[in-house]
Amino acid sequence: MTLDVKTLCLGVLTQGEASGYDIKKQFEQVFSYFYVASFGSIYPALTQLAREGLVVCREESQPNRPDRKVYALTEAGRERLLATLQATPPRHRIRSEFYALLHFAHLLPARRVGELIDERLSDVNRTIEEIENMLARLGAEDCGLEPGQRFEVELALHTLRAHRDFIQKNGPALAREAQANTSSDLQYSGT
Amino acid sequence: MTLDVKTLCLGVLTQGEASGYDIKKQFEQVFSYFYVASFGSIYPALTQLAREGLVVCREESQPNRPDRKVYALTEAGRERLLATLQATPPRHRIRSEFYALLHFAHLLPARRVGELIDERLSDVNRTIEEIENMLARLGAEDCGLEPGQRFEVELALHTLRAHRDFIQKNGPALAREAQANTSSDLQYSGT
DNA sequence: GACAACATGTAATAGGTTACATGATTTA
DNA sequence: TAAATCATGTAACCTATTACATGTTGTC
Repeated sequence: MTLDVKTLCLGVLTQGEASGYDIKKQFEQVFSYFYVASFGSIYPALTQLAREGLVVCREESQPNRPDRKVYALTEAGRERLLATLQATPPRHRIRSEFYALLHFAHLLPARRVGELIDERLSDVNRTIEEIENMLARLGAEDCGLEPGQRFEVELALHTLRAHRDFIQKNGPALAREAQANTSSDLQYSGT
Repeated sequence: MTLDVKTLCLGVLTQGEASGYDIKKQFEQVFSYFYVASFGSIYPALTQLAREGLVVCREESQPNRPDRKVYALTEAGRERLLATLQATPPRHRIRSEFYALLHFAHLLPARRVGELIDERLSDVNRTIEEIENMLARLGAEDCGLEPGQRFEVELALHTLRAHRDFIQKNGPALAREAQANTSSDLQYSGT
């Protein structure tokens, strides 16, 4: 079984009512480094959850703003969430173009390899910063994290930093090596 | 742009001819920790690549074995592969039920949290071992890795070990904390 | 006698993404 | 006046998974 957008929506709603728009923001701010979801999947998910009686919807009109549909978890929804969380195996998959490109780096011009390293490095740094900012924000607002959430975030930070440190230490050597290869054989006709 | 099965198949074929069955094994042995693909995607991919003239197919009958279709990269296929590798941004996404479950650990019974930690730990250890075995196998056969591949594998190992070490060090405390929570409130009626 | 490895393929289904459509208000 | 934020939704598409169908040989 895989955790789908519907289940994650139920999860977000345990923290209180929210609109589809709100939930999207939660996904971006809280789940983004291990789960992505777009409006195109969130809105249909909420519609379906409402049809199944797992959430209820209340329409709210606001001055100078579009109407919003605010969803709240029902008891059935809470039960379904718990049952799903119980039954879901803790998988952890990576889909990485970065690793794949490294695997075929010898087919690429040296400059490209250097760029890949740099781009990955700035991506990782951005992710790390985002998580640190989230922690700072939560600290300031004093809305404490649950122990599991603290563990989750610290594990992610620890892992990401190790990933970054390795690239920072060994990336430049790889780029140089690629440079040496490229200039000495014919696979790339640059210059 | 995303690296799809078709492109990865072209990549595998740069190392020489292979059947769909061979390619599946390569995926399992080499890509498994950052990319998964099943027969249901590999066979159609090869058919399509052949239609596009990016690979050629030769049917080979074997004694006491089913026939195999052996595919080889064409010049057009090699060019297409290089162009795709040039144009593909080095993304790196994680889809993790494990992180998601941690995020909602406070809704789960303590035992379950402990199991999640243990299961993740043995998964990571298995992955690490597989990579180490692959390295040992390659070392024995003396078919050296390209520099990019060595970097890729070492980065993966380094990252996975950091991930594992954090869980090993802090996981037990989380399980204990969950235990304390569960026994003092009503969210779980076990025992 | 059952299961794993060898070998290929299809069809139904799942689970998303992207782009589009709509439209007000605030900010630069 | 251009762009961002707020706000919802649909339709076309993509990509891959799962399960099924088929059959032999070798191993436990």
